[in-house]
Amino acid sequence: MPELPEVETIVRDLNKTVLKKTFFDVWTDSPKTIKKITFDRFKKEIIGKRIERVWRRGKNIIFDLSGEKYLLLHQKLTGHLLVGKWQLKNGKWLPLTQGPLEDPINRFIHLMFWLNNNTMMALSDLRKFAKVELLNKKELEKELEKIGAEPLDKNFNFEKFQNCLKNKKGKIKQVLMNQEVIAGIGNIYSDEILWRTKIHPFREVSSLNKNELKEIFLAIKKVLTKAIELGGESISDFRKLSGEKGQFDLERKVYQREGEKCFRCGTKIERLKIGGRSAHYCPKCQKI
DNA sequence: TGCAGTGTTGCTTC
DNA sequence: CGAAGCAACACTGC
Repeated sequence: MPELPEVETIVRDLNKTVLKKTFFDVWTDSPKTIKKITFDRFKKEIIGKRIERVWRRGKNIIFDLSGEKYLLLHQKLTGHLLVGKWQLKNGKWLPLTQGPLEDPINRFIHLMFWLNNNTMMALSDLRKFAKVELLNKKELEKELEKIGAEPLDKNFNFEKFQNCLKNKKGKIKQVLMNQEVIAGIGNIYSDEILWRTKIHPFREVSSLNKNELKEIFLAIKKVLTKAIELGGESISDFRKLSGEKGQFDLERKVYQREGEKCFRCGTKIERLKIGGRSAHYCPKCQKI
């Protein structure tokens, strides 16, 4: 499931592969993926538009297009973008034999864009939860206005973090995953951040002292930065644009390690349900 | 075979 | 108003 580091990895790769390219065809077998307008209208509008910029806000990917239009993509649980090369052979567009479009997971490709320079961009999405929208500037701003702070923004310092959590009720794990508080953290990285700080996922935010908040703030920066360096996680079906897996497994300490030994103290990692999700933690290191 | 588990977001319900 | 539950969808593992 793509969280901030996975989305950032994808955006950096998109800037190397599709920037300044123009859409000239689009195909789907799942028209409901395109929200708000019909697929036919979407197709008519996007053909001929050029990608001027690719960036990220929380877990959303935004393509700034020519003509003041914006392509907004949220990958949700199982969506991921892939970019490969294609060619015209015997009157048919075919992917070149090498590359991400050959991966077996890509039987889940439901949306495909053809761009110039032999480039093909595909959305693979097992559960079809991903969202794609074509918006004008006002609509885009409205979609993004409720999203919380960007944790890796240079201006996001400890004071700002404290303000984000001020007067927040609830358990620290749930608050960290709340996109309206801080953007981009999901189930994997909230577990990893809290293990590093030795704080129990069920701790009430209001009970955390300044030192503990500082630990969490530093762990957010550290874990997310490290995960981006490693190209994202690799235990779900996440793939980089090239179809490769990320390398975050080298750093993964608790997520989906139930019953395995804590790397710090050897105690078996436990799993608890919280709001319908799993929290993985060390019952000895992370006291409530 | 069938059913729980997987997790993001947004809507519904209490 | 806020929290909790569930639906959107489809596959995997027990």
